[in-house]
Amino acid sequence: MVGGKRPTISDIAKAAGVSTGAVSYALNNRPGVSEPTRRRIMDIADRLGWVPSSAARSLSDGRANAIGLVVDRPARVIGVEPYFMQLISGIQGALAGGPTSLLLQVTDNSAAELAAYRRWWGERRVDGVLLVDLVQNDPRVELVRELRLPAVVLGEPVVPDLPCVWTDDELAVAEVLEYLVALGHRRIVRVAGPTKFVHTQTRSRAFTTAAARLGLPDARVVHADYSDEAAARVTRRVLTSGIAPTALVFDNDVMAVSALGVAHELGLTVPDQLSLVAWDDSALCRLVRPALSAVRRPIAERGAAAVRLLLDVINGAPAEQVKTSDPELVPRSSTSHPPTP
Amino acid sequence: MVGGKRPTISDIAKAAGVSTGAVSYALNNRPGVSEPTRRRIMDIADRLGWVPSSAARSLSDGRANAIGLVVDRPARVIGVEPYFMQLISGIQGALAGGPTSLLLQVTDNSAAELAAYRRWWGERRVDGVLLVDLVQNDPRVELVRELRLPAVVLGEPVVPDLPCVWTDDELAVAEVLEYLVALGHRRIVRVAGPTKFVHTQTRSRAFTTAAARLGLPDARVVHADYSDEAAARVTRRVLTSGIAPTALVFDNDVMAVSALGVAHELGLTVPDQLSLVAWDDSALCRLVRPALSAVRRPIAERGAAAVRLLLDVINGAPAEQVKTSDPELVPRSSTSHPPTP
DNA sequence: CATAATCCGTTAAGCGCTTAATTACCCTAC
DNA sequence: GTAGGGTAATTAAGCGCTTAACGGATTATG
Repeated sequence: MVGGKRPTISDIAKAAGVSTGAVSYALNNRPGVSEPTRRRIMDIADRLGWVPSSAARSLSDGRANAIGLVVDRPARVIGVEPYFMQLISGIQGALAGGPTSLLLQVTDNSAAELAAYRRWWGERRVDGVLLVDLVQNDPRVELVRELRLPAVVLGEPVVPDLPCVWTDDELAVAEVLEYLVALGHRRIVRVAGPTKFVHTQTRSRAFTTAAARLGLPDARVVHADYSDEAAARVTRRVLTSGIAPTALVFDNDVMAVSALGVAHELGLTVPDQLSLVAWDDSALCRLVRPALSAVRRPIAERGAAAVRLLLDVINGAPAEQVKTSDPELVPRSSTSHPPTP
Repeated sequence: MVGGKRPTISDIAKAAGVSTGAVSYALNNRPGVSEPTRRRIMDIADRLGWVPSSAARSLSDGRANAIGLVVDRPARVIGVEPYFMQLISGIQGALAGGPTSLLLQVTDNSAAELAAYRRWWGERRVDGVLLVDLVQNDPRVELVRELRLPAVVLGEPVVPDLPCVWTDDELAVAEVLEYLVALGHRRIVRVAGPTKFVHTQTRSRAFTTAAARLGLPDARVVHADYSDEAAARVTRRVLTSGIAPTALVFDNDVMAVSALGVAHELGLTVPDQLSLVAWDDSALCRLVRPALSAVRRPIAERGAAAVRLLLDVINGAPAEQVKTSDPELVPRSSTSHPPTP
């Protein structure tokens, strides 16, 4: 176990006085060696501190024992948003103990993302990939299909034959709206992420539908890009032009926090004069004053479920579409009755 | 390029009517093939969409073309703190374009971290690793030395022969204290991270030294664990027992934000009655009201520099100790004169 | 003109592991 | 006594690539 020299199966074979084939069978728990021999080999193996060379194994069985994740968001956004770190935590949880590792890439343009998948595939570096932030007609879908690269989408089932892990956001959207309406709000605006994302569209559709059902003609959707700057700009505009809404629902936590600042700047007290709801609960929401009411989604659970599904798919399982537990609204101090005019 | 079948050098060799050896030489830009042949081979190679199999290459040249990073912080902390995502951004920046990938592992205990390094080494999965959050007598130092695993420390040079990338925190600590003293503060408390971390000790030492130099007998250090909960608890205690300080300096952004909440809860206005300084500037600091004065450190730059250094070390370069650009104090609205009693 | 040096290319071994095919041996059955 | 059937091992091929060693052809050297 001392520096530099890593034992190989032939070292073990030599020490045990058997062939390397026997060692391989023994170490992989397959028939072909007697129980005593197997024990002896395994003892020697871990006395020597043997660990299989992933390269050799990959080369021979075609498995990389790694999965890939590419996150394509500009650096300035990715830093603040706790979402990805939570996701990664969940992923790691499901990976822990197993032989599979996570390859991570952060890019800031979608071409680089495609290139990354293509390269990983070509290099046989990954057995499969996770796809986040699907957009309309996402080129990645075609790519993984063309490459026959096992992939799991983190998001709602848009492509019939692609496995995915999704959360029922529509439900949560409706719940939030009903909650706000119950508090007395009638003018509600949703500050969404970029239109291109499938999940943005899903939520916006659900928002519009629920608003119609609840009879809210003034409900509408405006767009920002998840960053605090854009959110501030949009919020400022929404609150100062025309008939201001009494409640805002955001597509992430950062934008909601940013809006809190804007409200303060405009002299509006939250929640007395303006109610705010964040999407994706995080410590961020708890930290600010007033603490933000938020929709908590099982992010880590999603990551873990996606990994499990991906590993299954890699092993030939059919393309399931897994639903996580439902999001829940966590009311805090940023929501209340609208001001009585 | 269509599904499933990846071309190998022998496909190229066949198409070009040469041996695989020639193809290898051509593709690797080494002497041994004529210029026309090289061109022909390369043309065929990228017409076929050839990408080298990392497993095969690793097996034959012993290079994994990957570096590893293990982050050992509890999930609840890692989510909020933008630090790691920024670090990862920097790392990816330096890796982009090259053949090297990043293997990431998130654990919540140091034994698992050691095991991860050991496994990666055994599997020959990484050519080197990045070490963050060094502690006193860190077992990882001994481990990488024992394994002869190339490693770069992200932090100040504690071990003479270990390459590292560090930022002059002592300078920043002094600058912050001088700034606060210039504003008129005399009673200043530093809310630090866990004592075990080397960087905590460095900053605390610098704090004590600078405080002595500036003649501040009441300056002291208390500890929390980077989480908002612990920070809230500690801050509450500091502000309510004995002679309360007029300024607090925190070891990360999350704790400072948390303290903002506590101040609010205690009816203390920031910055009029209490000044706060965060360590590690982030969008978080800009987002809250009042916006937090913070020490901005070049985190992404650190990550990038560490990667470059690590790649050099892997290629046999000597163990340099690289210093990044200096941190800078970004004054915002959370610092002001102390209240006049 | 023989000999050496140079260039371009092939051959083959080897990296560490898996696995189908094969051999060797012991038991039981007829 | 031999055929049949396990079981426990070995052998060897192969995964895709690199690279030292080698060989033939062309060109320079004395």
